[in-house]
Amino acid sequence: MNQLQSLRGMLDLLPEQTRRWQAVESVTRDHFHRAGLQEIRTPLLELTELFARGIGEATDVVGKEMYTFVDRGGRSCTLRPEGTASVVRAALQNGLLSQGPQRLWYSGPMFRYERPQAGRQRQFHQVGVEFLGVSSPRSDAEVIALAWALLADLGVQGLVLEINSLGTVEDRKNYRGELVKWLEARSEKLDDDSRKRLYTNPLRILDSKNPATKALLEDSPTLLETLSEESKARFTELQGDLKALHIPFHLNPHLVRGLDYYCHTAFEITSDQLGAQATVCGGGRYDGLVEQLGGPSTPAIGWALGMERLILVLEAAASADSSGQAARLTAATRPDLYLVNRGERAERAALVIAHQLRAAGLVVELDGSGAAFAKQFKRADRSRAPWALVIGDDEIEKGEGRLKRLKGAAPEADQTSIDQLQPLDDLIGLVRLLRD
RNA sequence: GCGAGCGUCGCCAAGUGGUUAAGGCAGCGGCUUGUGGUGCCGCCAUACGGGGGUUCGAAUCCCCUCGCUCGCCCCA
Repeated sequence: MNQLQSLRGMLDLLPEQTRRWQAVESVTRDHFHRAGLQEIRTPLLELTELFARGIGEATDVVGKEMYTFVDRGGRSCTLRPEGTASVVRAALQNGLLSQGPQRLWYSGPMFRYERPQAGRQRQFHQVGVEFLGVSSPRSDAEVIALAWALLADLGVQGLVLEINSLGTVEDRKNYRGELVKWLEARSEKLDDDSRKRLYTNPLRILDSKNPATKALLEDSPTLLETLSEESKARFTELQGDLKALHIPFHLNPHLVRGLDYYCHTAFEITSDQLGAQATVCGGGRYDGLVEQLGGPSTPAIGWALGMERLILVLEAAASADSSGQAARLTAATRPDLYLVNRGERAERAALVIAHQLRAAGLVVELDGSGAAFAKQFKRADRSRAPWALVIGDDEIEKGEGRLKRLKGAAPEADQTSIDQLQPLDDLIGLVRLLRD
């Protein structure tokens, strides 16, 4: 077949899907609004250097997953693989930081050249929160609470919050040395991947999925033990805040973040509904990033949430509980009225009536097929509208449409007998009737 | 980048070497129903992701390629 296709890992969102996305987006927007966050929109395309410096040259994201090309002006450009670096760049470029702390959110597509699998696409979508210029552990708790409450608002079930502290750069350097020493002594027990990472990115070995390595790491020195007193105190403070907020969390000393800019608080919200890519939301503190991008030393914390994964858990929640919040959010909308019409004069009249009823605020689906009534009724039932207004030439003759109950109104009952005439020049009466 | 599984009509799906590739849904055309939503008839893949090969003969076997799915890696 020579049919043109979308690029690998780049998905179309069909109307049925888009509906769910819109529901999530509107809850999200409302939620952030109530928390006093402001939306920021940045370009999809940035100078490659922004991500190289922001995320870290050595990370896999920068090293092998970016969509990078040279533009006509000879600049190296990259489709953003995440949102934080862009937000920080925009804040710096526009002088936002000199206007006090910034509480920002964003959403939109991100691009990573990876092998697609469950919950992972090459073009994927994130919604994220970034607090710039706030250093108190209180803000860590607030940011986490924001994510937690949003997910709760969406009716998503069975989520687990895991937290860890990565400490300061200093703390991590100390720990890294200790961990490498400990692992070197046991390198014959490590899997191949982990052995390779021993010198490139030893901290990542901590969240290896290899069962043998996992078992080995049970007894390894942990980052938490190595933390400075100050870092420890900070982390304890955060835990107290979370308890005060009644947000349940698990301490996971093996939780590390993939991007270089994180320090102190790191957290992930995972779902057991997702297969291998279980993280719905991940984030942490990144006090060094603003400075690294050429700005003043500025503390910051944020998270990003994967839309595709969120939709997946939302759908799982909706099918598990058909009357819950998630199901309500993902439910198909139904028209108030389906207009069945056939015959030249009837079709014109139906067009006009549909137009008028819509102006009056009703959701009206107009059958434009001109097909046999039997076919139109089938479609009318499928639309799940509770009512059909039937207009044929007879009805035009009498000036009365026939209003019929559809299966969408009450599927179990036999609706074929309910049938009433409705004057076509009394649309107000019709609207009032349908509004009940 | 590595590994495994899979690719038959818009969707679901039968068919594992042998004449014209089931069926359902959707779509289109028509008949019918004396409570217009029922019922029925017809049309809808010279074609089995693409290309090569084996064979008298392939959707069915082999090779390559593309795509999808899941896992590793990585990450949201």
